[in-house]
Amino acid sequence: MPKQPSSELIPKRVVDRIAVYYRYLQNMVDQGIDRISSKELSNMIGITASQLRQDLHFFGSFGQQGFGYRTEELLYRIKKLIGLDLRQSMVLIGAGNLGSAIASYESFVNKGFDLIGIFDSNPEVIGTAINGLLVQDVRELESFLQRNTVNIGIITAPASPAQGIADILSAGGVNAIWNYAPVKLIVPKHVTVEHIHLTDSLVSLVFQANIKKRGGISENS
Amino acid sequence: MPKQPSSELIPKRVVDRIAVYYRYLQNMVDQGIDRISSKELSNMIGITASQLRQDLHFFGSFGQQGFGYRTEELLYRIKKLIGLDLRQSMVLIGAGNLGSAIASYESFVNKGFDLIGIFDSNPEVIGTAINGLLVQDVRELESFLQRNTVNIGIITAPASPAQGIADILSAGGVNAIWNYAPVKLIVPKHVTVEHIHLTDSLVSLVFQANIKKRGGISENS
DNA sequence: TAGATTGTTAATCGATTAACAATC
DNA sequence: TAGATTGTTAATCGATTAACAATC
Repeated sequence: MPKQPSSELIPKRVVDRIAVYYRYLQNMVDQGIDRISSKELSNMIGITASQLRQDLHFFGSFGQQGFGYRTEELLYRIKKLIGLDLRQSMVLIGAGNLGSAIASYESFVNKGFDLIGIFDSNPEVIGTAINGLLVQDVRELESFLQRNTVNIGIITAPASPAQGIADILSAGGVNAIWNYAPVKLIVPKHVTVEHIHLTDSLVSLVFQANIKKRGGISENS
Repeated sequence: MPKQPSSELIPKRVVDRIAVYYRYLQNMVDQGIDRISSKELSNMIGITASQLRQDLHFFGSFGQQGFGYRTEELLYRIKKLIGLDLRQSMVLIGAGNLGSAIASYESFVNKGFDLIGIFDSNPEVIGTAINGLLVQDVRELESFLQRNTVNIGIITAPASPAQGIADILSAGGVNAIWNYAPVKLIVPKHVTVEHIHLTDSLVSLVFQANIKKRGGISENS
């Protein structure tokens, strides 16, 4: 009995794990593995088979009892579910070191992402090329968004201009923002923001390592 | 009654949130705010006051009934708890675009992190300077670790050499690895790894945006 | 003191795991 | 068919929230 169309709320955790399954499946298909069980795949990832099946169950049924999953089929269906059957066009704002690194990330292309515009406010940077794309004046962003359909906005600008950039992106029809600026962005309800706090992750790493070293917590209040 | 020294297990979530509290408190102290209640701080972060107090409760008591928290004191105590009262020395392996961007990240210094070595395998990159540090041959890493105390290893190399680098780091006494390579690293138990999967986060963003657009899940199995 | 807000326990909620019937 | 593994429900576990006594 196939699962009926639904509009339940999907936990963020589940969404994040689906992205992981997607990556593993892509690797498998690339390696020519054409079949996998929930047990094998979950072992590889480091979760339980129950959790993997439960996660997939949110979206329908993808396998075959007594057999497992056909990697290529599962990959294709997850890809479509995520929305990566359609290419995603992106703009990046903030062509500093991190912005340049992301703009130069070659494998975006084979993963379905197209960077179509880079913007900055620094006159010394505007007009230079990054990975073959000319850096435009950020004041052009608004009109660029009127002329082009953009799915994703990447903010690698500093904290202070980030909210203003998010406003322009939101108004310009971009409903997904990948934010590297250390500010909490306020955006319309229909816009999704994914924050990347690299420093938080480094701080957390230090804390984890110290907890381990101390053998738990040794509170010395 | 002060909490006794303990060695319970701290959930990763709690550890991650402590890093967030730390960032907010730093901002507050910088802004000259010297007092805050759990209600105010949690509102700002977007969590409940209960959760904030519960999280802190894992590590002791930090406030004053009827008053709240003194930001400077709380910041200092969390800093010490995390282990950032001591400076963290780091090496970075993989001086490509992303590695260079991270190596050039100025504010590591005021946050207590010192990058003391950069390594790469590419002869064209070895010998060049990034942010004032010479890029060394990755074959020097092992001996470098014998001569220097290193707290954190940052892997921004490609997937294939990542495990080998992790092995050298682990053997060289580094017990915290910040890994940007899209591989699951196998390390000794005393070593902590924090994986950064930037592409997963981008894929998750696309999925979230599409779920929102579709108004939930519309399964078309 | 009275008011406020913490520290901390208890209740609730949600997520993970276990189990097993369905079925390939 | 028999064996295997999914899909799916039920049980467990853990994390979040609520509540309130302690106390500044």
